[in-house]
Amino acid sequence: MDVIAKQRDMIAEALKAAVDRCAAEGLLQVGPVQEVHLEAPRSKEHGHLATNLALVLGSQAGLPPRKVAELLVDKLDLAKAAVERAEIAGPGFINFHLRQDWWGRLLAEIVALGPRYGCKRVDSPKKIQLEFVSANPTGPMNVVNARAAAVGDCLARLLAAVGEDVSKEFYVNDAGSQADQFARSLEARFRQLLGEKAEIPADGYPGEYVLEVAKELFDEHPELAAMSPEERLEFFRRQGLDRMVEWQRRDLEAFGVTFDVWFRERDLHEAGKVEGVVRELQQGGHIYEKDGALWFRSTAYGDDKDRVLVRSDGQPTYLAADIAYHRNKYERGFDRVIDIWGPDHHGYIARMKAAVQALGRSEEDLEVIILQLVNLLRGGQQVRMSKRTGTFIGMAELVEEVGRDAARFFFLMRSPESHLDFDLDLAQEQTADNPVYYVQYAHARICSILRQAEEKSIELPKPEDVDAALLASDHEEELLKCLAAFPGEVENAALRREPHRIAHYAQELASLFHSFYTHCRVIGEEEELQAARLTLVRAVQIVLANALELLGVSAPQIM
RNA sequence: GCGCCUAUAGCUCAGCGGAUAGAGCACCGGCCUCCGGAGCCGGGAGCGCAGGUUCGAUUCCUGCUAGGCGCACCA
Repeated sequence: MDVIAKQRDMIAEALKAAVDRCAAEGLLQVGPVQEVHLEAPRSKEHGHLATNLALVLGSQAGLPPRKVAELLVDKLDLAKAAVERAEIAGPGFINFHLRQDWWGRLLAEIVALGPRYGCKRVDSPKKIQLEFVSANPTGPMNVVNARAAAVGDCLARLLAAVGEDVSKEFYVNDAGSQADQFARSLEARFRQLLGEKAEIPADGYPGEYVLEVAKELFDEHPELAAMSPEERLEFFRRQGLDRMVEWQRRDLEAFGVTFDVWFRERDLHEAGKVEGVVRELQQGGHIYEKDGALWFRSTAYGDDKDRVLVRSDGQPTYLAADIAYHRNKYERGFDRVIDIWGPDHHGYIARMKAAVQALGRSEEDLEVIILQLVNLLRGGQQVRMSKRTGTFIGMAELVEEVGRDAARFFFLMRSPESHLDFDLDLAQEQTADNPVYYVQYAHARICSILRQAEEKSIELPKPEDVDAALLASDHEEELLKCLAAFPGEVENAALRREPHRIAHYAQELASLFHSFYTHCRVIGEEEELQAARLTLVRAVQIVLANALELLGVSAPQIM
C-alpha cells in the first residue's frame, strides 16, 4: 500500500472508532459506519485530506453537521497517523493537515519504488480479456481504429498496473461474405495485372491497396497465373486477407501497440464453433424459426428486437460468429470481457449482452466501451476524407504525419465517449501549446538538472536523509500533493476505464513542475535545501515517466 | 419514429454528490547577469432549459431543446 493510502486508512479507522465511541456514549444515535469517504481537497486551506462524514451522519442523527464534527474530532485518536491537526470547516467537513516531515516518507517511497510507484495489487485479481481495434481486414485502418488502439493499449497498461491479469486481443473478421468480396476484388485486380479486362465487383473493394496486395502476391507466387479462377479465389481468400492482417499488425506496431492474441473468425467456423453455439442456444430454448431463418430471442434479455443467427440461405450471420467468439472467450477462463467498439456498433451492445446472458453468464461479465468519432482538423477546418480523391487519412498516415507520441497522447486526452477533435497542426507543433511536448519537456528538463548535478559531482542524497520540511513553498507543496495523488489517479482511471485521466494528470504535474522550476533553483542552493529539491525533482521525474509509460508515450532525456 | 453519445469561458475540453467550477488556445500586459524561454507570472468571461432525489446537484433521475452517430436475413 502506498504511503498516502496508509494515511487514508489510518484516518478512516480513527474516524470509525470515534463514531463508535460517540455512539457508545449516547452522544450520537447512529449505527457503525461502513465506509468513510476521504478526499484530497482542491484548496490547500482545506488540508491534505478531508471527510464529509459529519455531513452524512448529521441527517442520520438529526444533529447539525458541525455539531457532529465537533463530537467526532473530540473523540478522535490520531496518534498513529501523521496528522498535524484536524479542523472543522464549512458546512461540517473535517480537514486533516499532514505533518510537513511526512512528505519525506512519500519521496523516499517514490524513489525506492521507481517504475512501480503508482502500481498496486487489487485484492482479487481478475482475468480480463480486452478486445480492441478488430478492424476489418478488407481495408486500411481508419482514425477511429487508431483511437481504439491508443485507448485499448493504455487501458491494458492501467489494468495491469492495478494488478489485473489482462490479455489484449484483436479479432480478425476473415470469414463470411466480406472475405468472399475481398477475394473477388483481388481476383479482378489480378486479372488487370495480367492485362485482362476485369471489373471490380459492385459490392467489392475498389481501393488501390487491393492492387498492391495483388501485386505482392503475384510477385511471390508466379504460379497464380496458371491456376484456375476457383483455385485462385480460394488462395486469395486466405492469403489476401492474411496479407492485410500483416499490414495492420505492422501499422499497429509502428504505433506502439501489440496484441497478445490475434483471433481468427475463420477458425471458429472451421472448428464448427458457430453451429455449436447456435445449437447450444437452441437447447437452451433461446432460438425459434421464422421465415426460414433461425432467430435468437434477444428480447428476453432486453434487446429491442430478436436477431437472426442463421439466414434463410443457411449462412450464419456475423452475430452468430461473434456469439461463438464470446463463448470462446469465457471458455478460455476470462472472468471479465471488455470490448472496445466504434460508435457504429452501439446498437450491438444490447444483443451481445443478451447473448452473454443466454449463455449463462451475468450481464456484467461483458463490458462494452463505445468510442466516439474522431474529427481531423487542419488549418482549423475539418479534413474531408474521400477514398476516391485520395484524401483518406488512416491510422498509418496519421502516425506518420504527427508521430507516435503525439498521436497517442492526443487520442488519450479526451474521455472515450466524447467526440474528439484532432488538430493535426497542433500535434506537430514543437511548442508549449502542444501538450505532449509540454509534458515531455518537463521530463527532459529534470534530466538536464540531474545531468548538471552529476557534472558538478553533486552526490544524489539518500531520500531518507533529506529534510522534507524545507520544501515549504507553495510550488513545492503543490508538487508533493500531486505526486501523492498519483496512485489514486491510476486506480481511478483503471476502475472507471478512463485513460484520459492519466493524460490530464501528466499535464498537471508537468505544469506544477515548470512553475516550480522558474521560481525555485535546485543546483546551487544551500546544501540541505539542494538535497531536498534534488530528491523532489527525482520523484517528479519518476512519476512523469510512469505516467507517460502508462500512456505509451516516450519520456525523452533530451529534446 | 427508435436507440446511443454530447451540451461547462469566444474556441477545444477537464471536473470521484461537496467548500470560491478548472486547464489550454485566442486576446491584453509583464518576466532571461542564474539549473533548457519548447518556460513562467498577471488580466476578463461559463454549467442549454424545466422539474425531481439529496443536508448539499455541473455531477444522479425524468421531460424538453440542439448537435453528432446509428437503426440489415451487412460485417
